[in-house]
Order: sequence, then C-alpha cells, then structure tokens
Amino acid sequence: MSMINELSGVLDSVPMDDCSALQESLRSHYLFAGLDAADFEQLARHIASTTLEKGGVLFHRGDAAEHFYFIDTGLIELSLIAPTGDKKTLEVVGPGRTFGEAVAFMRQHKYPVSAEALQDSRLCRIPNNIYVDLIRSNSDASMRLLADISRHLHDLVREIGHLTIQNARTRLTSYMMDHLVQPPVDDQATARLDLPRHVIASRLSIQPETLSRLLRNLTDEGIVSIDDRVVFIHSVSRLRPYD
Amino acid sequence: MSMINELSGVLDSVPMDDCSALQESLRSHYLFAGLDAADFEQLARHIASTTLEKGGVLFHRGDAAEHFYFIDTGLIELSLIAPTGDKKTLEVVGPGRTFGEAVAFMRQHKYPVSAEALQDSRLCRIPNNIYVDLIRSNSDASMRLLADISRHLHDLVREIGHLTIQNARTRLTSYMMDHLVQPPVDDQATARLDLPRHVIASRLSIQPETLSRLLRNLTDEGIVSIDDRVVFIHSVSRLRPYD
DNA sequence: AATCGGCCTTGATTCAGATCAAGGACGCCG
DNA sequence: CGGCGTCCTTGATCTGAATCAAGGCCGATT
Repeated sequence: MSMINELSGVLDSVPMDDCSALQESLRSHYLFAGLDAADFEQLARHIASTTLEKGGVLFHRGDAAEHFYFIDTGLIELSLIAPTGDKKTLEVVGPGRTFGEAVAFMRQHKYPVSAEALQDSRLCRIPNNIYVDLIRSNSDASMRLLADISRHLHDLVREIGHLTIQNARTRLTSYMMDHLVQPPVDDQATARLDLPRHVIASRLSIQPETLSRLLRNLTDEGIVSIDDRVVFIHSVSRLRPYD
Repeated sequence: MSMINELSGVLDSVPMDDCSALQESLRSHYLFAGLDAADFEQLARHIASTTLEKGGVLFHRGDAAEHFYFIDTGLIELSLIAPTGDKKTLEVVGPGRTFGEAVAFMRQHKYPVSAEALQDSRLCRIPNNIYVDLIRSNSDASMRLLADISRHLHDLVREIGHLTIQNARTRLTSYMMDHLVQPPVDDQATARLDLPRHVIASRLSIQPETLSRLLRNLTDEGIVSIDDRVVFIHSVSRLRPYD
C-alpha cells in the first residue's frame, strides 16, 4: 500500500581508502575472507563508501546492477513492489551483511528487488565486475560465494513454504522463533520484534491490521505477553504446537 | 491434500559407463561443459544411471543430500509438503535439466524439497563431493554453477512476487504466457498446459477447483478457447492487461 | 457392454484475511 | 500548552479462494 520514497537519498559517495576501520570490517566478511592481501587491496581501490538517509532508495527493481553492497551501519529493506503500489518485504538486512551479490552472475544484470533504507545507513559499494574477476581466479572465494548464494536459495524455498502451506498465524510464530533473544529455557522465551509493525507485517505478507489482531489473539489466549517491541513467550509449545 | 506415494520407486541403479548416448547428453549440459575430458571421465566413473517409476519418490525434504540429478527422460516434480499432507509444487523439471545441485553447497546437506516422478523417468545420479572437488579447481565451471544457482534464486524471487502481490488469476495468466508454443503473433498465441490439472494447480498454489473455475471464466469472457491441453489465446492484451 | 477408478467440473457454503472507517497513543515542535 | 503527524489498534464489512458435496467424463479392465 505505502509508496516508497522517490528521493534517491544517496548523500555522498567517496573512496573508502582512508577509513581503515571500515576496511577491517569488510575484510572480515566471509565473501572477502578468501582473498589474499594483494587482491583485497586491489578491490578496495574500487570500493566507495556511501550514506543513505532513512527512506532513501538505493535502487529499484529492474535497475541496471553494477554493484553490490556491504552494510556498515543502518538497515536496508529489500522488497518487491506491485504495480498497484503495495509492497512485499523480502528481507531486512543489517550491519555486517551484504546484499545484491547474486545479481552479478545473472544473465540480465538487473536488480530483481528494490532496496530502501529503513534507517540512516552507511554502505560500501562494490563493483560487480572487479569482484567477479577476482573470484574467477580464487577457488576458495568462489566456494564461499556458492555457499552464500545457496543459503539464500534455501531461505527463499523456506519462505515459499511459509507463504503457501502455512497461514498468517504460523508465519508470525515462526518469525518470533527466529527472533529470540536467546534459546528457550523451560518452555519459555523472549523475542524482540525490532522493526516497525508495518515492516514486520510486510515481511510476513499480511496487513498491519491483521498483525495487530494476531498479536492480540496470542495475548488473549495467554500464550504471550507483549511490551512494546518485546514479546515474552509463556509457552513455546503452545505457540508452536506442531514443532 | 493428496499424499505422495511412499513406495520409493527406484527400480535400479547401475554405473553409467557403457551408455555412451547418455554420456553425450550429460557432457553437453552447461554444468559439465566447463570440465575438460579427463575431469569428466573421472566424474563419469561415479555417476550412476537410475530409473524411477511414475509416482516414485526419489527423496524427501530433509533427507541427507549426497547426490544431485540429471534427467535423461521423464518428469520430476520438486515440492514442499505440509504436515497436513498438502503439497506445493515448486517446479517440474524435464529432460536435459538438473536438480539438487545447489544443495551441495549448503551447510546442512539436506534436501529442502521432495522429488517425485510424474512419469517413468531415467536419471543420472551425480555425487556431490566428487563434483564439488572438480569444481574447486575449475573456475570456468564454478562460474557456470554460480550463474545457474543465481538464476534459480531469481526465479524464486519472482515466484514470491507472484504469490504475494498477484492473485490467482494473474498467476494463471503468467503461467500461460510462460508456456507459449511460440511468441505471440498479432495479439494471439497458443499455450500448452502439458501437465495434469492438479499439478498445474499445485504449481500455482491454488486448488484444482479454483483452476477449473478460472479457466472457465477466461473462456466465458471470450479471452481464450480451451481444447484439452491446448489454450488458444484470442487476445494477449486482454489476458494480461497490465503488461 | 458393464463396472470401476482417476481426474475434472460445477454448485453451495464457509472462512481467513483484506479493506474500509474510526479512533487512540505517542513523540515532536511551535 | 495545544496541534499535528505517524504509527498502531479496533470494529464492521467484504471478498477471493478453500472446502464440502455431488456428479460427469473417460479410459482401462474384465
């Protein structure tokens, strides 16, 4: 329903060279861990640092894809947008993670999703062609990338399972179990719903009204208690009866 | 709703060695095209040929995944199955194509889907570990595999788009447009719905009754004519008004 | 040719979730 | 303090697709 902000929101874009802390955190990401120092050095010369303010759109579905991104700080929402304007959030990606890397290997170099900042964010922009060239001669890095993309694939298969053979309530309880603060103890647990409700709703492919009602049902049934963004689960086994 | 056949249905499993026609067709598949003759020879020694009769299950979701498959003849349905027993068909794979190759690179080596034969089928079974070892030292093959898996990823993203921001009717018309016999001429086209109706319904995540009614609506509206498995589209632009 | 079983269609009804509409509860800023 | 925008909740109603129930059409088997 909500339209995304058309202002591009990209504030600046500077070489990453001198920011050594940022280089460090990039270096330790598994997609770069397989590269030797010289290769990484070579790649780093082409990586730019960018900031994007809350609501800013990094790219739209269908845009030409020449870079992928690493998130230093902030939160980026990857979504599909219908002609009617309503939006399905596929994933919300946070600090220390990358997105868009699989697009480099597709025939059509176009983003299959749109990317919008949910918070002011600082990103690294990595050119696909430079990275692919490095990868080509580095089997260790290739294997990591294959693992990375295969995991994505698996996640999407799970998502389709949730959308087709589960109902909205089960999707919500799965989401809660995926956002536990720590593993359950004694059939009790705490989950943090650390996103605005309407974003969670979109992630679950339901309307905000429905999310609100489902949360109310769960509390009315005595299964959970909710305090703002924290959900206390009184009984994991009642929340997820078929697990 | 329908339960899958529990009989494993695997009839035999023999070395592929002497079947040279089969070797040829495998060799020409893009996942093997990057391998040199010696490597392929080495791999072929570990590939077994298997037949599976209609209704037979090759593997279930969650089974340990130690092989992937190439289809020589037949049709394999990849699906998710709910605890309640109903099934979502993710993909139907035919001759000359592979499936299960992405699982080799996932942390947990378990199939994320189940595989069942829709027709009597002849398959090649390729051991993951042997293939991965070859891939590791062959950047060309790695690149092809990356492209292959990335395309899968893109397909799943599209599928999620269909499931969430489109309705059943639009999913059906998309499906028709994906199964045209040839490109549309003069706003007219012919599609072949070459699968049993209940399989198409599952592929579209609807019930067979709903598929039947949607087809009837389209014919009643004069947009298509249907003769068994052939759909004649009188007006592509009326079938897909927002394209 | 009669019977059976699989597959598909059609009609009646139900239901999960969407949509429409109307407030609250805040934080923020003058 | 009051006003305002954003986000969330609640209630009433609607609707697309599922479910339930009953035939119909074939092709296979005897």
